[in-house]
Order: sequence, then structure tokens, then C-alpha cells
Amino acid sequence: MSPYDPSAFPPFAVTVDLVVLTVRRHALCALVVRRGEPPFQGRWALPGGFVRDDEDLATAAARELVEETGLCAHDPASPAPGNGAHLEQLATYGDPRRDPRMRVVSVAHLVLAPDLPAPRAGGDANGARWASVTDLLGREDPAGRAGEEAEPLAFDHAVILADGVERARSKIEYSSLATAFCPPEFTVGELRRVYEAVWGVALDPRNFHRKVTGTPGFLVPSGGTTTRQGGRPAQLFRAGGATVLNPPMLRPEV
Amino acid sequence: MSPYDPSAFPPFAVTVDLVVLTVRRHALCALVVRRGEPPFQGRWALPGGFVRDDEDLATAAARELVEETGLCAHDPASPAPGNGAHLEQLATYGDPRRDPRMRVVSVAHLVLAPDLPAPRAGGDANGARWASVTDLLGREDPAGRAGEEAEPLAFDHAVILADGVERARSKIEYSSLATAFCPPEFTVGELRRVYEAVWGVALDPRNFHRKVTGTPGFLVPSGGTTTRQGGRPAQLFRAGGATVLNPPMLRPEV
DNA sequence: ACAAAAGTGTTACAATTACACCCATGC
DNA sequence: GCATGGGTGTAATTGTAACACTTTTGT
Repeated sequence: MSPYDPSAFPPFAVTVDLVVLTVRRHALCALVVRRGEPPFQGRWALPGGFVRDDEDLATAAARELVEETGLCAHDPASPAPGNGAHLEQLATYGDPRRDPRMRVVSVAHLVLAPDLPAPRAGGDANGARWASVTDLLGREDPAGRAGEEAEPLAFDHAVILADGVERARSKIEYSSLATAFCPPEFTVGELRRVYEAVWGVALDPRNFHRKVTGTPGFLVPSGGTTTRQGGRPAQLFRAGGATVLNPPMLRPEV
Repeated sequence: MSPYDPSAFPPFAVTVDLVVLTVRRHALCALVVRRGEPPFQGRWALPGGFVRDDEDLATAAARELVEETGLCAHDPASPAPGNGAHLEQLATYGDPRRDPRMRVVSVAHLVLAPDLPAPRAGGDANGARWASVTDLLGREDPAGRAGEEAEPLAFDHAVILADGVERARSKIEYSSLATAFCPPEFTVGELRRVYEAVWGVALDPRNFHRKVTGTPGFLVPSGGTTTRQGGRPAQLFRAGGATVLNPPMLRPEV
């Protein structure tokens, strides 16, 4: 039997699922859509869909992001400075029984977006919302990966979401990725509140300020100031060219 | 059209490809097999194969590892202390034209193994060998991901290999994974030579010794000693229970 | 005796932490 | 004035880098 024989390998459906994270009202939130079809009809799920025949995986993820949420993604592999969100591949999930209909392998992607207005639903989803990840995953239990949630996510999406959150939490330690949660111009305090929300800890504002302003290439002053947080006017910054933080931002012990 | 309709999504072949790394004679080496069939017949490639209908992705990777190399893998997700190698998912590659035969999505896995005897070939590969990654990838050019190699790998395997090497290089910084390159009992000097081979740098033996023996849970003395490296007898250690290194091992600037 | 590798001590430096303290605005 | 958040200064602590130096084997 030759490997050219299509009967030599089983056919799979391949999908992309999206873990879209943002920080809203001091909480890390994920985008979920209400499923309009069985299985898991009416349950919340991660946005996603089938990869098309001629499409790369990252392209499919960016397309689904636009279709289901209206967000515009920016793949860091293609360094065009689109004003879209950060997108990267997360992991692939292929348990034979993860979808009751058929054998589906899902390539999950992670998207980090600034705080945006309520998303619009699209495709076969009849609702979309930002939900706090602590609500979606329940109080994290250290043993398993998915905790007890009030309204469990469809499929294995709780595991995928937990993996995406963990990726985001660890990646902002040693990269400048936290700026992907901020608008184009932001203050040091706003960036600090991103770290605090993602990690769920309180950071010392003075030391944080010294750290981020003292790391070359992390932040570049844009010249302006703002008082939108109250208090003394704060300098506005844009994300600098640096992508790695060395030494890293240290996450305090829990 | 319902999503149950099999014509609603294109069928994919799903494979696993393996980046199997080890340290031999002070060099980081990868396992490659000679392809016995077109396309790329006669060229070196990463071991791999189709995922079966009822198989999880990690299971398929472990099966291919045994079939093509005789190695026994140990998935860290199932903490049975098998004496096998470390196995973890790396990334998924799905460019529509990465395989000229058909649409193939490959879920690459990373395996870290101790220095083992020459592997045996199996399956449809008619040869297998350990090859230095610098030979396989050429002198790394910082711009692209795959350099000029003397004998290029089949498919996009140079990119996959480069990604696997980069994952290994960064992961031994902040985890105890370097011990996966060592036999069950090893000396501090042998562990240091692993770091030096993977990173391609020289480390101070004295500071390295203090660092690894001073990190709780990284190494546990096994009681014995050895002089297999010459010089004064060295204490033998086993890998401790710790999986993360905090603070991390610092990789010197190039 | 000598080479080679293991292991310990010490000093200088880099970075983080935990503060005290001042600055500039809105109310 | 006063609360609020922005920003700078400083001392104690932790960890690393760069050595000198001793220890224990094989030849």
C-alpha cells in the first residue's frame, strides 16, 4: 500500500479555536460565544471554526477572529505593524472523543486584545460576550486543569482556555506582550494594572515604574500626558520595539 | 447546511512529526530518518507518521517514537515514572502546500533523550541516524528560521527542527528538563556539558555547581560517585522532583 | 609529580524589594 | 485643602560573575 492511497490514512476535520483575552475593569476576560447548534447547543464556547481547504492555520485563525468578533488580528510572524491584536498559535487538541460528531483536531490560537467595546456575534453563534476567566474556569483547583465552573464551556474548551491563560500569564513575564492588552497609547499605571489583572496580584507602583521605564526598548514616550486615571498627569507611552524582557518582570509568589 | 454534513468541511490528513534531541560528543543532535518513498525520496526527514483513527496525538507520537527508533517515551502529562524520554507537544504546521501529495496538518512533538546507541530504523524509513543540528540547519542565520544546510531536510522539517531546538534551548533555562538528556545517574559536570552543548557556550564549572546543587529539588544525591570523566571522583545525582527552576539558569549572551 | 576534573571561598557587581518622600492635578 | 495617582531616592537583601584556591583521583 502506497502512502498516496487516500484510504491509507483516516480523514480528520481540522478547526481553529480562539482564546481571545482582554483586560476589562481590572479583570482578565475571555471572549465566548453562545453555540447556536448542537452539540452543546446554548452553551458558551470559544469562537472557532473549520480550516478551509486552501488556508494556512494562522490565516484561518485571523479569519475566524474577524468573522466572529470583528477584531483585526496581527500575526507577529508577518511584522506589518497592523493595529490589530496579537495572535499566536497555542496548542493542538486531538482527543478522539473531544467532539461527539466526528474526529476533529483543533489548533487553538491565543489572541491578546485591548479593552474593546462589546463584540458582535457572527457565523453560527447567536451571542458573544466577554466573561471573566475566573468565572469561566471557577476557582482554579491546582490538581486538575479545569475547575468547577458555574456554566461549563462546550467540548474541552475549559482546558484550552486554561492553557491559553497560563500561556499569557507566563509570557508577559519575559516579553513585552502585556502592551498588546493596552490601547496604542497608555500610561505606566495602565500597563501595571494589566499585569495585576492577568496575574491577580498587586505590584508596587514605584518599582514597576522604574522597571518598565528602565528597560531599553520596552516603552517609548509619545510626548503627551493624560489625567484619565485621575491624580497627577501621567506620561503617555507606546510599545517599543523590544519583544523580550531581560531581566524578566518578576511575578510575586502567590 | 448543517455542520453534521461531512461535505461541509474539507478532509485533512493529520500526522505527528518528532524532533528527537540528544547530546552526543558535546554536540546537540537530532534524529533523522532516510525517506524510502517519494516525495523527497532518499532525503533525510524527521521521523513521523499518520495519526490513527482512535489515537490521541500524544499517543501517536509515542507510538511513532517506538516504531521508528525503539525509544520509549514518557509523557509528562501522565506522571507514571517510566524511564523513557521526555515528550511534549511542540507546534502544528499546516501550510496548504507543505506536502505536495495532499493537505497534511502535522502536529510536531519534541522528545529529549539521553545519549543512546545508534537508533534502528523502522517503518517506511530505510535508515536512521543522529545528526548534529548545526549540520542539519547550517550556521544559523538570524533572519530566516532555516539556514543553508548541506543536505536539506524534507518538507518543512528544517523549520520544525529549528523550532524544536529553540524550545529546548529556552526551556532548560527555567526548568529541570536538561536532566532528560542525562542517564538516570549523572554528575554535575555531565549536566553542565549538556547545557554547554545545547546552548553552545562555556559555563563556569564552579558557579554552575553551586547553582544546581543549591536549587532545592533540582538534584538529589544518589550516594555513589564516579570517575568516568577523569579527575577527582564526582558525586552522582538523580533528577529531583522539582520541574521549575526559580531563579532560572542564566544563558550567557552570545 | 603532574594533569584533570570536582568542589569551596571570596569579592565585586547587578537587580529587586520595601520603603520614605515629593509632584501635579481635580474637586 | 485634600485625595489621588505619578514619579524619584535610598538602604537592605538576594543572586550572579569572576576569579583564587583546595581536593582527589588516574597515569
